[in-house]
Amino acid sequence: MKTKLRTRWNLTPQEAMRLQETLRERVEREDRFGTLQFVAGADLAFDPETNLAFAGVIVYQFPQLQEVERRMARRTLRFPYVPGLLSFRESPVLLAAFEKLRVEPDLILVDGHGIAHPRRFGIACHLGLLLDRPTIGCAKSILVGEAVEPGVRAGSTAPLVDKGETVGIVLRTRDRVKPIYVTTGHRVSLQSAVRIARQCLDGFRIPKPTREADHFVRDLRRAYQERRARNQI
DNA sequence: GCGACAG
DNA sequence: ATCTTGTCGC
Repeated sequence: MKTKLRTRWNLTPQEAMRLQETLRERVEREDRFGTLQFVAGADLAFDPETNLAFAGVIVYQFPQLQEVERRMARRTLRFPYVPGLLSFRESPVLLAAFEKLRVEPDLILVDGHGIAHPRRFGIACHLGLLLDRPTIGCAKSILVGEAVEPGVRAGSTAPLVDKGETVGIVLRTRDRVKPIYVTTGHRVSLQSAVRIARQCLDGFRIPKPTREADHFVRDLRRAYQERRARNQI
């Protein structure tokens, strides 16, 4: 698939923050997608020694969750990790992986937040705009807001509230296990985001698309570190 | 100023 | 994110 919105990435944190303030207005929080046939999950892993990052994206047939394609890309991270500016660190590599896809996903699950962000523009929102695709943010911890504790049973939900606004849903994906945080990225309502995230569960805490993408890039990183340790790279 | 802080 | 093995529990 192709990146629809081209922007420069060599920005300073200050410039990045300003860009977020501008792009946030283009985010669509209501449903705007048809039948979901292909759903993708994306994640990234990197080697702290070299700052080389591996991005992975896996496309699944929905709702069967059968894999149909996976692609990867590697690149040196140029932007530092700054809470609230994660997208400027990870998006370049992730986009490179997405651009290798032959199958166009109808919706993308992103490892990180959507509107549950200080400027309501997390990486899920940003990637949604860049790829012009519906996206959902699936984070493992909170960036902003206060989470109401959901019931201890799998499937329980509770709101994630920030400054009086419900910006996400806390979802207990397994009995008594730490919940995940589901948020609107782009063109997906919070209600639909939770429904879809649930449909992407297969018995584990993390939804399959994101979890498998995580395993994918983790293996790529390990293989790289192995070769490097053996002085062959 | 202090504490919090996705991955 | 990454550093890290086994181990207790469902």
